[in-house]
Amino acid sequence: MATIYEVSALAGVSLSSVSRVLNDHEHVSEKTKKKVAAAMKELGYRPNTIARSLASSRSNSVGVLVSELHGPFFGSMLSAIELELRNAGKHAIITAGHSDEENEIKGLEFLIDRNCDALILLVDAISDDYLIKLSKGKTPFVILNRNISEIRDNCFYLDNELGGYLAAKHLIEQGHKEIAYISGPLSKQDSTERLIGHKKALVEANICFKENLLYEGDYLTESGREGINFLINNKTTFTAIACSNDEMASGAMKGARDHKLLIPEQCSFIGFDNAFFTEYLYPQLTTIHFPVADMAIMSTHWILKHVYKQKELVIKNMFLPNLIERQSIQQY
Amino acid sequence: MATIYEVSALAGVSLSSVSRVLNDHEHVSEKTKKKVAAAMKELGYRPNTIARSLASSRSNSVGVLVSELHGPFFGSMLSAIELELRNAGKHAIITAGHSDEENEIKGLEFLIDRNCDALILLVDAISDDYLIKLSKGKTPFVILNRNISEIRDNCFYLDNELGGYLAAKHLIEQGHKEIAYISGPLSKQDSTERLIGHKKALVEANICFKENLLYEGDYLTESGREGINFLINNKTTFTAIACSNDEMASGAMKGARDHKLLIPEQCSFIGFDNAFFTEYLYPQLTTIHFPVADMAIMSTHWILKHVYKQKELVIKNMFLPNLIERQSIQQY
DNA sequence: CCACGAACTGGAAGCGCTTCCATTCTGGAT
DNA sequence: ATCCAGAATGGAAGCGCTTCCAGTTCGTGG
Repeated sequence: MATIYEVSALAGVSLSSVSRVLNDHEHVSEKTKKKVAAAMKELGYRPNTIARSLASSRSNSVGVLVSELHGPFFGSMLSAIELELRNAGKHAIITAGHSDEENEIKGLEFLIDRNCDALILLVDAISDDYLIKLSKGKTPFVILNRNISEIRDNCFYLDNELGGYLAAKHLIEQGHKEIAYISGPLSKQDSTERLIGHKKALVEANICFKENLLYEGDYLTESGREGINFLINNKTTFTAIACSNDEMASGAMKGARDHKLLIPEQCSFIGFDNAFFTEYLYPQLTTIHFPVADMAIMSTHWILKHVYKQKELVIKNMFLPNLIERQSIQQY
Repeated sequence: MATIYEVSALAGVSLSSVSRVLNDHEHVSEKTKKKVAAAMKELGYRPNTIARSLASSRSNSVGVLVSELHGPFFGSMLSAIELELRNAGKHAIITAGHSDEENEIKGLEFLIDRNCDALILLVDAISDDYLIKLSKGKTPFVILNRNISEIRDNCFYLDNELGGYLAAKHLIEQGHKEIAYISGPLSKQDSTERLIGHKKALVEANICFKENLLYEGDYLTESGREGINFLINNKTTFTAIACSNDEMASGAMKGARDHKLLIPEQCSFIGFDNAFFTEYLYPQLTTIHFPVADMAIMSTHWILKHVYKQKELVIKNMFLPNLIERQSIQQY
């Protein structure tokens, strides 16, 4: 691989000049620009990212740390971020934290140690305090799916409570009164907020929330199935199940069918997230749309604005869910 | 951030010694090891990855280039790779090529320029020749989902032809004779191989393959729908549709329903890949299982073995598909 | 025609580490 | 006590680039 040194020799200029044209500095004459460009081309020169990064402590890349690399939610998020950065001439370095504190911290350090100019974090095991402390550090970052008031401006999140509320309200409007709820892990902020919204809608309609209609899952399909089994085995009665994400809803629907329940006649379902596959379930799943991609793009814009100094980017931190009506709900 | 220099000063040893304990070299006394470790701890020292990488041209990380970051296929692949590397104490640097030659090459150079010790490539726009030339270069790599005979040992792939064959054969065994086929882009090796297998099964059963029962899609759900619309609008008759991936199958199923067709009574479906959501479709989709994760893990093993010199890893390059019977096929 | 500030260029230090080489230190054999 | 191979250590160069500073060139106004 050719180095800047060989380029400078071939072009007959100094190292500094080559570096200057490489970095598009001002105060370089057209003549040397041309000479250098020609030399670079002739040698097939490609700058050594690592060396640049070491010398300048910049890297033109932003680190992305997500819980998992699979699943529709993370998938669309990663895609959106990568594309937005790519369009801005920046790179994404992606890694996973697996919702485990040690791994998340390792991931974080990996990215920081790689001189990322900024970070996009979707972490749930790392504590608020740790993140607040991190915000005093050198590497700027944004947080997705989480709202920490001390660093509010760096947080991008959905109004989860509203989402939970909308889902329950819709079921109630369709005449449902006995509504079960399959939740994500209640240790996670989004899960609890969605449940709060759910309860709020019940209260407004004078429906009492029954603890035995609540099942705490883990956001994975299988736990949706476990949830409905739990509900049925406990001999509870319900006409509808609200799920705090689409995976669990699809698992629960499958479980319902195993129990010979007709959907939606005997049991209605509403999901959350509006993952791509909800449209392909049968019946198509009514759900709450989470504008994941929008949120991901917005967080990227924050970085483009604050770190890479792009102008004219308007930032908003909270996103609003909305109801997507399909065919998984029976009307009474 | 503390540097190796400060550590050496505090420990009262030389830079070289610190470096040696950092890299676990032989010929370091227990005493200095202890002193250095203590100093590192006291200073909260974290080695600067970039500097190490520049000085040693190694990075303990492998670059992963995939077509897209979303979708069940890539999702499970990335997850499997990342986990396997993590367990080996290595890192993954992930980026996307978007099935576009220019982007793929940029992605490739990005990873190489970051001093990745090796690469895992899932690319479809880059030519065989380019890859063969690349294999003469300094950075070792493996290729997924593609079989290039000149660099056969670096390729990991499914026996796609067998997969296509198994799918068609199963349909035929269930009594189907008029079988439509919704294919992926025929510019891609996997698509064409699957189609070849499909045709082979037809030939074996003395069924003539009809060109007007073939639709070339793009592996995305929407094109499955377009496929069935095309077939129906052309007034072709068929009792089953074989699809070359699950997304298109689910799209086609939805399209079938829009046309008021009963599944599987009036139209049977078989997919390919066995993506997680096929189990949650209704009726559950019969499909061909592609052991993506196994393949991803195996490719990672190749790297662990050849680049990081781990012993006792057995490598195989070709993976076999198998039939997953569910409920989307009518028996005659 | 000279002076002077701005534009341009080159030299050299240094980013934090690895690694080669030379030097010093061991301890076991004599 | 002496010798010597091998272990342990330190010094210094260098990975490829950026960036500061100083020096040179240029164009313009007086």
